[in-house]
Amino acid sequence: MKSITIKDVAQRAGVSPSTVSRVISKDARISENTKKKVLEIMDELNYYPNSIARRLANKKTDTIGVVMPYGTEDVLMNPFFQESLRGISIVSSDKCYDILISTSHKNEDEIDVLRCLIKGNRVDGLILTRSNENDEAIKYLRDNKFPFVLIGSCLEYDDITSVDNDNEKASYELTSFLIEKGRKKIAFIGGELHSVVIKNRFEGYKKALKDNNIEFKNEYLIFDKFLEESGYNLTDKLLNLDDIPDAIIVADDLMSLGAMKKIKEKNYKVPEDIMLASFNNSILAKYSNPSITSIDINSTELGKRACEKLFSILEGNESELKKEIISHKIIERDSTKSI
Amino acid sequence: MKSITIKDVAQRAGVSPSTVSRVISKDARISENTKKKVLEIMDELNYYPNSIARRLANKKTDTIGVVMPYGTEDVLMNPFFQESLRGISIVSSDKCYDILISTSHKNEDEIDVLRCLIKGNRVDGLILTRSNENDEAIKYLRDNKFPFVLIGSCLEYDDITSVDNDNEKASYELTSFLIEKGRKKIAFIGGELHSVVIKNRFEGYKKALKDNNIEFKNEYLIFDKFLEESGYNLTDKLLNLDDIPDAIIVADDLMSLGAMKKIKEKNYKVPEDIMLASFNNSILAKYSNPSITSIDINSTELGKRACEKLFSILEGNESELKKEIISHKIIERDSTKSI
DNA sequence: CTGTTAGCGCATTCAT
DNA sequence: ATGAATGCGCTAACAG
Repeated sequence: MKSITIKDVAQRAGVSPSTVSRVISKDARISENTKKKVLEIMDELNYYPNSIARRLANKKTDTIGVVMPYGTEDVLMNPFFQESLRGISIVSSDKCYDILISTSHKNEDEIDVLRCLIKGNRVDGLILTRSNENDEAIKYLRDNKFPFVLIGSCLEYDDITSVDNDNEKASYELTSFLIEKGRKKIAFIGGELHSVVIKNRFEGYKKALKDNNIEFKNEYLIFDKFLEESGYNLTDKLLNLDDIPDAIIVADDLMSLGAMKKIKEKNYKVPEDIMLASFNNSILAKYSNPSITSIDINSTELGKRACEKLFSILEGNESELKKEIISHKIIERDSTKSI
Repeated sequence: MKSITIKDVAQRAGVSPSTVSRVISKDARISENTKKKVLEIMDELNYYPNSIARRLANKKTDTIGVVMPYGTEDVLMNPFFQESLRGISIVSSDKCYDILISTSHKNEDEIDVLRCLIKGNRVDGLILTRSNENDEAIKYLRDNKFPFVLIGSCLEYDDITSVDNDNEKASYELTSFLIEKGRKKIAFIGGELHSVVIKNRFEGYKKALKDNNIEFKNEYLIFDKFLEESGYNLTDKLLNLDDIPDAIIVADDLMSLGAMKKIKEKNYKVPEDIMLASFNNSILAKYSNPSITSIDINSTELGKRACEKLFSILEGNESELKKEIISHKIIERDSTKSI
């Protein structure tokens, strides 16, 4: 499939390649006549500029990369990532930018993936959809001064552009909410242990307990991946304790479905025996049975704003504030209804 | 950020650029010595080949494009597309290929988007996640002999490589299933009117009615987009009929959630008053209240196989069969439980 | 306003 | 086994 080049168009139109190039890039200083002529030929020949060649010449890819935590495969099951991806997609689509999903290869070093993306000139900028403590990826991107935006927060540096919720506050509110409902044995099921989101949510939980003079019990605290299966398995541990909790806060909706399943299997009732409250307010929480109280963190908005901030950086308008906080809200549902 | 080129490495290693290039592309005929030396320098300089330049020289992008129906934004809300995307991601990640999500710009002609993708040399191949009757996109790709695989079926040509379920059969089974449960007033809520999936599912439904001597009623048949909202609105119409249905088949889980919501609002009971059965068996169907009987179509597998077939084409092994059928299975849940 | 020239970084003949 | 030269298709600096 031999493709038509700018040369073909130029020849056919009786002008030079650069003139055609100028028409393509809408250069002002070009006569209406030749412009019209060139456009005609382009249409006639069904010509379309080769984006690769263009990128090489421009040193610009018109592509933004999205980096997910651990295996994209697992992550794409989680509504939070799906929704933030959607937000990113909406904004980038508007700017006619492509999205490159970093399909991080399982056992590969993540830094390698980033290096490949950056040094390989595959993307103009990146959006990281997660952050860990001492995140090597963040350090790498920062060291290399590569444009990126974080969905989440960075603890180590304060010059990282990021979009996040106030997860500590949200978690504090959610915990207090359960305490007001009369629950005192509140367990916390986290996601990835070293992720900052989880850390924040855990802090809020702990603080709320403390402010209400409730003893924090280590066995009520467990972590694993953001998967339904993890929620299921972790809850099993909780329900095998001598003193089982009367409420569980789960750091993610998908996990809370797993938790719910296990609770039912063990013949406990939600909310009577155990109240369940969760984060992210995905569609899953809404339609689960019973429906699950969840913190709406505006996942799509997180993605949108992250992408908008990335474009600001790419366009050189880095005037905006570095750290942006997206609002959250408790959406109360049946899983925490007092009877 | 000036990047290191193959030249820099060559100079530092005291060899010519072409030698370095050969090392990179693992050319056999190169001495172990120089090879080792070059690799060392590459590591030392933290060199990484520029993928853009590489692509231009190779005329190959190592990227596959995924085309969604109408606005990517809406579609990314639907679990079916999320899951098939996940399948695609799993396979392409394995091959170290990038995935480009065609962020189809709302009002733009879809063919324009494709042309931009193809003539612009942005992707090596495409996966279409939907098919319509007289699908212009399919025609365009076929006419241009561009490598692509369809998730779905094409009615007009039989030389299109595709992966699909036997949707007519699945729908026939599902409808028969409801009839066996004693329901006779079965409505059908479709998705996009002109999509082949919906057409097939509708055919199966109609056939089952006929084989069971049940009259097909036109007012029991309605269509709209694959969105929760659509399911909600369409169900409203059904429930405003003089003779409301006692069962509804919905062509998609997300839509069925909307349907469920409306049914509840109108104070009907599922399954007692109205049975609900759906397609795609996403996590939503499983956790909905009541849980929804749904046809498991193996969405992730559809994506995986589509991607594998695309790679076969790209690698020139087009030996496989053109049309592949993925199995399906009715997953029975509470929404159709006889009392 | 337009043409000429020289890259962008890599791969690939064709020599040696 | 390696180097030199040329081209992938487009852009941009410099002329005119």
